[in-house]
Amino acid sequence: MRKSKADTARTRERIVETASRQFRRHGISEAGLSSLMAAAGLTHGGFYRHFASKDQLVAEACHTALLSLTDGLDAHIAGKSPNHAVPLLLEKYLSRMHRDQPATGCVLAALGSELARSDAATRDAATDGFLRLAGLIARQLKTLPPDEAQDRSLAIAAAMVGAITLSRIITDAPTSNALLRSTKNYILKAARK
Amino acid sequence: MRKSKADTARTRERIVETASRQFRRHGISEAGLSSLMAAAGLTHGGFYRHFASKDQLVAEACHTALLSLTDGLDAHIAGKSPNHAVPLLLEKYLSRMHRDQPATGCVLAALGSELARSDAATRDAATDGFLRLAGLIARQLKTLPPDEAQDRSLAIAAAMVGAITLSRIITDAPTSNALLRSTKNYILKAARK
DNA sequence: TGTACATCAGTGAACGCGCGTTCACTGATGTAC
DNA sequence: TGTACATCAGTGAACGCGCGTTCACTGATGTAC
Repeated sequence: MRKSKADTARTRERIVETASRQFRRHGISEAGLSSLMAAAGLTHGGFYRHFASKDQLVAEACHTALLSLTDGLDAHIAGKSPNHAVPLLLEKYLSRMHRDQPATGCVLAALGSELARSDAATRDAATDGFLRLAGLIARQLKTLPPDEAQDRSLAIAAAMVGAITLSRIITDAPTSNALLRSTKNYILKAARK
Repeated sequence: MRKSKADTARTRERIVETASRQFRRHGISEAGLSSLMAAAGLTHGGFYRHFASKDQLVAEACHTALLSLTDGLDAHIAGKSPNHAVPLLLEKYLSRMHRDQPATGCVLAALGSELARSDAATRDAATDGFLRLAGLIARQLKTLPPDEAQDRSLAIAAAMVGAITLSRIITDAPTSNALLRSTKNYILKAARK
C-alpha cells in the first residue's frame, strides 16, 4: 500500500487541513485523532507515519490556518488605501459570518484559551500568527510613527480576537451583534487618530 | 457518614470554588472530576450528591467566579471618580499578575474559546458576567450618552478579555508586556472622548 | 532498461489509561411520635 | 425530651467508552545493480 512521494505529501497536507478545521470546530482535546483521520478519509493507524504526536499536528495546524488567515486578509486589502483598507479588514474579520463559522476562521479566536495552555511549538505558531495579523494592521496606521503604529496594532488585533471569541459565547443575539458593531466603530476611531 | 445541612452547604461551596480554580488552571475538559474532588478533599463518588452532571458544575463555577471578579473590581473602584476609576480598573485587569495567575483570574479570559462551545447554561453564566463587566465600565464613561457608553463598554470589555488571553499565548515576554500596556493606553484614550 | 529487494504509507487490532457516571454500602443527621 | 426510623453525604469499586499510541502486516513505490 505504499504511496508515491507526491501522494504522501498531499495526504499529509490533507490531514493538517482537516485537523485545523476539526480543532477550530470542536476544540483541540475534543477532536480525537480517530475521527479526525476518518474525516480525512484515512484510518487512525496511519497517523504516526506523518506526525510524531498529536501535539505536533496541533502546532502545524495552527501555523497553516493562521498563515491562510493573514494571507486571505492581505489579499482582501491589496492595493487599497489605508482609509479603505482598515474598514475592509474590520468588516471581514468582525463579520457575523466569521463569528458563525469558527471552523474556517481565526485560530486565535477559536482556540485562544486552549492555546494559552499548549506547548511551546503551538504557542510559537500562534504568536507568529498574531504578530502577522498585527503587522497587517500596523501597515495601515500611516498617521502614526512606525513604532507607535506597531504598539497600537497589538491592542487592535487583540481587541478583534476578543470580540469574535466573546460574540460566540454571548447567548443573546442582539448583544452579540452589538459587540461586533461596537468593536468595529471603536477601532475605526482609534485608527483615525 | 451523613453530614449536617450546614456542612453539606459548605462542602458544595468548596467543590464549586475548587472546580472554578481547576477549570481556569487546566481547562474544562482537562480538569477531571476525580482530581477535582480530591483537590476539594473528597472522593469522586460523592460528586453526584451535589450536582447532576459535570456540565452543571461548570455553569455554576463560571457564575460564581465571574461574580467574584466583578464584585472585586467594583470594590476596587468604589467611591473613585471616573478619571481615577478607569485607570484603576485597567491596571488591575490588565496586570501581569492577572496574566500570570489564570486560576484566580477572569473566567472569560481563561476559558473563552471553551465557553463558546459549552452548553446554554454555561454560556448564559458567561454572558451575564461579561455584561456585568461591561456595565462596570459603562458606568465610568460619564462623557458619553448612556446608550453610547453601554455600546462602547462592550467593545472595551472584549478588548480587555482578548488582551489577557493573548498575553498568555505569546511566547515572547516583551511582546506580551507590550500588548498589556498598549491595550491600557488604547482604552484610556477611547474612554476620555 | 529490467530485475530483485528494501522501504514505507496505510490498515486494523490491541495497549493501558483516565474519563463521566452509577451503585451498594456505611453511619451520622434529621424527623415523627 | 427520648426513642425508632428514614434520609442522605460520602466512600470506593465498577461500568462502558474513547483517548493517544504501538504494532504486525500488506503491497505498491523507490532504489541498486
